[in-house]
Amino acid sequence: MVVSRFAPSPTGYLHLGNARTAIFSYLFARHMGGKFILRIEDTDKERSTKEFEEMLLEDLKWLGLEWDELYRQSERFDIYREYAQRLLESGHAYPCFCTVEELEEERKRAEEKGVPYRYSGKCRALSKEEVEELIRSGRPYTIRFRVPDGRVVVFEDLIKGHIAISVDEFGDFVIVRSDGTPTYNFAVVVDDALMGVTHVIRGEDHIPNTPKQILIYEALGFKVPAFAHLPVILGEDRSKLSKRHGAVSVRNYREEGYLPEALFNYLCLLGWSPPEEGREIFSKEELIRIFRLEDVNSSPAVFSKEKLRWMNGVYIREVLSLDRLVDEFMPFLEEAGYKAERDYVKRVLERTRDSFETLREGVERLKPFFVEEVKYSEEALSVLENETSRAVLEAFLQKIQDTDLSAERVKAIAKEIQRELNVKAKDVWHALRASLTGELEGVGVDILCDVLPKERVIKRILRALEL
RNA sequence: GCCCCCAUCGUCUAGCCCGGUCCAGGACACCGCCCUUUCAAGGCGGAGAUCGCGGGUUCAAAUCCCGCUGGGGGUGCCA
Repeated sequence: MVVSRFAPSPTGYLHLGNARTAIFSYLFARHMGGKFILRIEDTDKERSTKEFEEMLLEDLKWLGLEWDELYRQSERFDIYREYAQRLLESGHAYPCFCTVEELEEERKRAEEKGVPYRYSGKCRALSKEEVEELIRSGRPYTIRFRVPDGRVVVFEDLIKGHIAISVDEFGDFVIVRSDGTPTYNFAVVVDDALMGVTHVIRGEDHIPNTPKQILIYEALGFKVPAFAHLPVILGEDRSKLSKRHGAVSVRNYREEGYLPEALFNYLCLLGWSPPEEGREIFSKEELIRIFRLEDVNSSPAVFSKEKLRWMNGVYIREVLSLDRLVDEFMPFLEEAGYKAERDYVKRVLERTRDSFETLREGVERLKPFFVEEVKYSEEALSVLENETSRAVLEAFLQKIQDTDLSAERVKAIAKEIQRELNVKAKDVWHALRASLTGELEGVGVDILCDVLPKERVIKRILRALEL
């Protein structure tokens, strides 16, 4: 059975790049009818926090990713210790007593000479007696993996193809820190092997780590899994997408009023394109059905907020059911300080969902449906000041006395007024709009009249007339 | 510096494996027109890529080969 995983470290909010990695890994597992594992990589006690972990799980769930198993590396230290011991015993690893300062010195010297830095292997040659003596004396030590000389590690990446990296690129590397915790490269291998991961799908920044990991797999006698390295996501300036590019976490987008389905869908289109040309909107179920790792691009992609916005708009106006849309919209309304019955909101959105692209933007645009009293803009005030407008509003009040305010009826009335007062259509609508919304642009006035309770329409016009 | 990855409209991409149907197709953004009470949305149309550059191979190259350049990533007792 296919097993894939997503292995984030809880050191911040879920980043868009990681989110896409998670999505691809998830899609692959589901497509293959396999298992999807979530593993929290919290071996770095300095930077990992429980709060970030909770946020991570929340964001992942919000995106619609569900996992079959969940692990935390911080709860598996005994396991890593055991496997480190095995490597020590088999001679694949050895204790290293070099201090951080000494290593720093080595590194600096290498840099000065302009040669690539590699650990000198100073502690490699320590005799058994020397090691025992040093340990007894209480000297802190790390455990290093003994890298075989001259080996070229080769693997077939499912996305990048054939990759060969010489171990000359790196020296013996640390697998257990002096505080006894495992490093990333070591914990990852032990976990992936023990959890039965068959496909390691992750960002391409991990390519240089892969040979180190393959070496560990082999030393431990584990089966080496298949690797798939996804290209990174870039910002507008073509550097790796990061905080300085603005909103880069899933949470940012959630708070700005983007829908999980839209973000999911959009992220899929970065670096992957569906076999069916010409279509871009896909449900999660469809994506699971058609997603194939082989179709993933090997070149990095620039994230486009513009296109995400557009796609979010598509989801708002035509993909989501009205009820789902209302569910998503309500919290944004409340947060903006408006109170409204769900049923009323539903009637509003039914008529207006095609006019905004994010929920936040929707709240802003639909304010006239929810505010008690409108605020007039400069332009609106000047429209309301002129005689024609007053005449229009008075006529309108007169005509709506004994009628309902359906959009059709309002349009008919507007025409009547236009004819009777001999003014332009624009004058009629401008006056109505200014009095009812306080602005000169925005939602359709006919729809507003239709949905807004009649007494509130009258109240607003009366108030405008009193100016 | 060294190692690795990448290279089609501004952006995401199709096509590349199996050369001709591609004077390169779609989407976002942009421009124009239509619809219209405004702003959006929608409809229609337009502009936009000598397929990074230079050499080959071939009757024929975006597609195959070589070199170069550019961009990105890595180079930790971070992940």
